[in-house]
Amino acid sequence: MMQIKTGFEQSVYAICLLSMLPEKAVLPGEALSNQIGASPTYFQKLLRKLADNDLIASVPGKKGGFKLNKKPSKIRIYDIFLAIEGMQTLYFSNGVFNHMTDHEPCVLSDLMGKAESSWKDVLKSETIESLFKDLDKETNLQQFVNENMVV
Amino acid sequence: MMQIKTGFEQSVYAICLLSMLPEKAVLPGEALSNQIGASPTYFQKLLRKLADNDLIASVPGKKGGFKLNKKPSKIRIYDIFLAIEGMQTLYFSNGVFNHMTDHEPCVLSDLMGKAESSWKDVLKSETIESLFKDLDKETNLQQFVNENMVV
DNA sequence: GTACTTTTACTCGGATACCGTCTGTCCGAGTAATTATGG
DNA sequence: CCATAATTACTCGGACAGACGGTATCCGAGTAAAAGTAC
Repeated sequence: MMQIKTGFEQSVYAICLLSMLPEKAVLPGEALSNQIGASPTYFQKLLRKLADNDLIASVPGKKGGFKLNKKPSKIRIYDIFLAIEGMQTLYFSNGVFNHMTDHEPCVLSDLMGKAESSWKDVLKSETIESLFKDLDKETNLQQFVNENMVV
Repeated sequence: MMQIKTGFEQSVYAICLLSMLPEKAVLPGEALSNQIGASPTYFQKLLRKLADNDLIASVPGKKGGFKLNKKPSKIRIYDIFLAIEGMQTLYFSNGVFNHMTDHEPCVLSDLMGKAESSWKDVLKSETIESLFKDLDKETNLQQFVNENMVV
């Protein structure tokens, strides 16, 4: 369907929750996936992608879990997209034009590249902090974090 | 892989070829798919999508085929994208946020919507004419069109 | 030569199959805090 | 009380199954031009 994975939205949400954690505290992956309504084992794989990209830190062992690895102001929505969706572009030329015309580079690829850059610029313009600064932290979200955080 | 279909690039290419047709002439679908290197029967389904969106006109019967239904200056790249990929957005919220916060509308959906608008604006800014105006029409492309067009 | 029929070469639309990706599930291994145990 | 072992609750990572969309293929139906046929 040519659509962004739901895992992206879930990841943004998870990082939003993690941004409400006090220093040194973590949230177990299962608590996160339960809250978000995703399959626990699968969502942990998404969390690992976020960890591999240094957006969050994982703590193994008992009392383990996940926490932010950067300040919310340093985590752009684009970074989350990149971690989940990967680095490949929305449009990838299959060389249909090159196969006919020796015209390099392809004018369509240029246009699609410009469009994609414009798209990414918007995602780079907002961070977790700027996006959720007006989210009332005193709601059940904060309550959930307080009840499920460890140490 | 969250990528635009190859059918999109092929469709742009097909319309580019059709724009080289003289008035009243048509190109059979099989000639187009052969030139583009796509599966003939499947590519005809793409051509039908373009026809359903009034970008091209189809002529049934012997000596039938396809031709443009609008002037190349009136066919935006965005129109082709819409015809092939459909109207749904790149990002569709699964309501993960709404499920927790009564915060409507979702701030993430807003951001993604802005990004998508920006992306689409670029695709709306170019037409088949503007995109291919510097394409040398005297190449083997024009030759192919001349050899395969009907009536 | 004209009227009619047949053939031909297209488009149209449905049914189906293949394949890769996303999602979901299971299982074993590693890690660290807690608890239990033995002196 | 202290050192060590066992348990517990997490993360890590691979293997695998199901669902779905994009691509590909096949077939029959509709359409219109061309070719053939009858008078």
